[in-house]
Amino acid sequence: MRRADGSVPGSVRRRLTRYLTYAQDLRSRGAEWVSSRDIAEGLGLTSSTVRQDMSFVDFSGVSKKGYETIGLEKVLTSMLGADTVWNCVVVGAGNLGAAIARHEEFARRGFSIQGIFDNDPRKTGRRVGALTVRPISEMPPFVGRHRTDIGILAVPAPAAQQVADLLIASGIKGLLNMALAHIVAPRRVAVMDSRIIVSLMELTHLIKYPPERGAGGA
Amino acid sequence: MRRADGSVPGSVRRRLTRYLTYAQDLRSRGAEWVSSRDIAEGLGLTSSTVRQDMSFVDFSGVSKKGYETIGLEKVLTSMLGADTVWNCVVVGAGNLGAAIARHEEFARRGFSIQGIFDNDPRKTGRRVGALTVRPISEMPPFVGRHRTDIGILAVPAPAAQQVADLLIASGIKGLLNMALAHIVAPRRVAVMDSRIIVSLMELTHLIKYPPERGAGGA
DNA sequence: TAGATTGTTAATCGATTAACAATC
DNA sequence: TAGATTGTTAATCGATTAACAATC
Repeated sequence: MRRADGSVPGSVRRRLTRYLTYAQDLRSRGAEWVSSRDIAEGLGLTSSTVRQDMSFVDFSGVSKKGYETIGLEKVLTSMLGADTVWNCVVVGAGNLGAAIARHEEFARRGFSIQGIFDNDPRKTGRRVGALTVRPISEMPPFVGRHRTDIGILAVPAPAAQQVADLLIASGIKGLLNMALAHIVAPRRVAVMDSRIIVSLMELTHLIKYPPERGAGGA
Repeated sequence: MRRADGSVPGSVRRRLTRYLTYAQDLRSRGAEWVSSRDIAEGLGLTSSTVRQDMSFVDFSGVSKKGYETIGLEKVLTSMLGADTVWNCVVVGAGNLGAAIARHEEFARRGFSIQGIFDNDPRKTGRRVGALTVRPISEMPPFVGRHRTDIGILAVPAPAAQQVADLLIASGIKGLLNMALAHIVAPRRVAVMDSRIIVSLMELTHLIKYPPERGAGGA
């Protein structure tokens, strides 16, 4: 059931990104068509879920053939905003922040890292890839001037909310939170958590207590 | 409703990690007690959800006071395996893999990075933090010898399944998948996805189509 | 045509929230 | 005691799966 405003339930959103990478992969390997059953088997879902999810997407399959991979890739790319360049800044020039700033994959995927900021005077002035680490005090005007869309929080947990507030006040549209802290933001600012340590803790729990066959896993 | 085998629904597992970091944070700031209402407000949940989740945890609150932060931290630490050292290897010595191998936070949290592997001859032999990058061919005996629990996949997507198969055959217990690929593994091997690019894509979708007030967000 | 696959409706299942007796 | 908070049961809500008519 497609919604008028294009929003989708969170459960569906999480799968749309997987459908996109799957479609890209298929197309790069020359497949022209893919059925809901193929997708389901490839990603560990049921074909019902796939078809139900597709009802949120403005794209129709063809009976007996399935979905055309080119079209599927195109519509999901647009829906997820992967056809746009998103201006990003990284806050925190530690191991993780620096790795993101240096990683070419982000630019390739449309996430342009415009600047990297840190308050540690031993880090400011250093070069990280093509960028120079600047003090956080320079961040608010920078974000305003460069029309930055996304702030990537790679700072220690105790600093995270403070930095988030600064980014929000500077007009950021979304935050990727890599810090081990819960970020509070007004509703107009999207927040997405992405934390390797948390994933590792979930993984160790999963190793210690494997889910009964069937029950909702990863 | 606590289960006999200690397993919990995935939805609850994801929140347990948050309760743990919240309890650690509270305790480090000197709080002795916390109520389900406090936790709910701190993490953006309802107190009902918190109490329901706590019924999966072998720990009781005290009426009129709430939960003792020390005890809560202790039981969640044990439940999530955060009181154990987990032996890890990183496969892929690119930006992300190297950042993980260098990051002290992992060791501090009980994730001991024992080795880092890569097939690129320009990378093997290089030092990354305290480790030396070894060729992937050395990985299987290494994993056997060091009783490695967890493999962290930081390789390009096309190589991910192949590397995963190698780790699985070597007796790994869990995989943290940072590659843009779906990993197929036998049921005895736990797999957890953790991908920054995917989180960014979900974030841009969230920016483009903000959920209606209420509906399931992050 | 026969068969495969979509799109959608209905049924099931699970997760969240509300409500409230029990407790300290 | 009165009031606050837990633990749990019941109600609601949402997500997944099953089923099947429509289609090519």
